[in-house]
Amino acid sequence: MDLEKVGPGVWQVPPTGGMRVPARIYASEKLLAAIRGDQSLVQACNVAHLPGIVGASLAMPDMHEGYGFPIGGVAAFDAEEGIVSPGGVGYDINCGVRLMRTDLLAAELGDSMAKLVHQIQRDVPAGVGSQGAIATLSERDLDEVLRDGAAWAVRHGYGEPEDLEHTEATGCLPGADPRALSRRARERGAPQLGTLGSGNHFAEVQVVDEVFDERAAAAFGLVPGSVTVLLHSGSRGLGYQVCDDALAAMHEGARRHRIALPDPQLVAVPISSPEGKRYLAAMRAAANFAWANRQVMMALIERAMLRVLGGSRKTLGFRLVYDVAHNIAKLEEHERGGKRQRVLVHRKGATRAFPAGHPEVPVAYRKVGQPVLVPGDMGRASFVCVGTDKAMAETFGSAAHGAGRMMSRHAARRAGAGRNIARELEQRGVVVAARSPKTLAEEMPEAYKDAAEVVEALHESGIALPVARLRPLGVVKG
DNA sequence: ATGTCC
Repeated sequence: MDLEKVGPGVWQVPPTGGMRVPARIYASEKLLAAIRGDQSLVQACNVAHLPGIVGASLAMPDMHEGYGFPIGGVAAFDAEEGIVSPGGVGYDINCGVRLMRTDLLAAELGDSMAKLVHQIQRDVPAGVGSQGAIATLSERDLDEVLRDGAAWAVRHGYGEPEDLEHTEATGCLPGADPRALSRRARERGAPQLGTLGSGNHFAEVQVVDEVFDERAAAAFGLVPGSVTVLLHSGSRGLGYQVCDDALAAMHEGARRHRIALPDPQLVAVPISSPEGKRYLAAMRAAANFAWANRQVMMALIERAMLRVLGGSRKTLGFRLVYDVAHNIAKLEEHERGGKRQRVLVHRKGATRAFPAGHPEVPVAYRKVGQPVLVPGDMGRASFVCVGTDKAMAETFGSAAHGAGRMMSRHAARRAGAGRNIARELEQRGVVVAARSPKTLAEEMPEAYKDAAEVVEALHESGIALPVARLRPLGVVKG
């Protein structure tokens, strides 16, 4: 692949063949070496073929192979002329992370970490098919969750109204239509609100290990030595079903609209087509379900912490720092060549990273910028970064979403055979509670790149800047 | 990611 360096930490494949724009990769040389051997670079070039793509087909330092579009991919399509593609969002619609801070010091936890992890495991159902965190939603409540997102959870006693201000899009995408969902998607979602799921999803108790940007860390409420909780989950079976339904429905639409697809997994239709409108209405509803899901789990985790550690809500100081979507398509306005342009930004395994001063950044963070949450693996650190003007100018206000896989799930399972991953992690000072040893092997640290390298690559290119490092103490997995 | 093959 013809890859030329176009800036610090930025690489480009010039358009060839049917590519309408270049593919641009944000990565260090070391991380570029890690993606050789998978199809993600070819996939980034494939995305550049799609009608209405604006600027470039972008990929973040944690990129790896995904369904059609690379994970770690960002692609913006003109709101009038462009397409929408379920593969550009991913199967887990609004998979995302939510970071909570506390007034608790890790040094004060003593030997209660194991108890805390097991209490969270009891209160937040985890694993494939997990359900029953709260009562199965009635048809009417499900409609309200799909329409109102995190606000539904707050209305029903899960968290506080100010949590919404600290959630991307205030935890609700407008234009969601519950009627755009299949019966099957609804049935899968109704019993699953407040559940973690499986795979790379987790609830992790951490300590603020080091602060790199004191001003931003102070604004985010992150104090060195204090306890944080990071939650990673999505829209569960409901979002999966929305994606599956849309992929099946779009193949015929793509043919009818004569959209040339270098890979059938890129199936896409015009944003304004009936199939496009229906997917967007359903995708937004699934995104709202995911925000309600994380909002409910946050409240369940706070209750678990109070139960194990005692004290009051006031002394615990458990508050939402921020919640970002990792898999989503959003209509946004961006400046290009001095002109404002409305685009549908697909972020698949990528986070929004808006700069200081942007009206969508919460008032409390407006002077420093949007928190960008970069989860690491179970054994190594996660990072909090902050969005920049450079991201706004170059990547439609986007940055990396995590460490990025290094091994396939299958390869990781093979590498973990006969090993006790939980014990290995305990020897590194991390208490792990996992439902399935298979998932634990798939998720072991060596299956991932080091998030520190991803953050260093973000720093080098300047699309997000490091604020704090969070070290894992206890993890609940599916 | 996913009632991991309706």
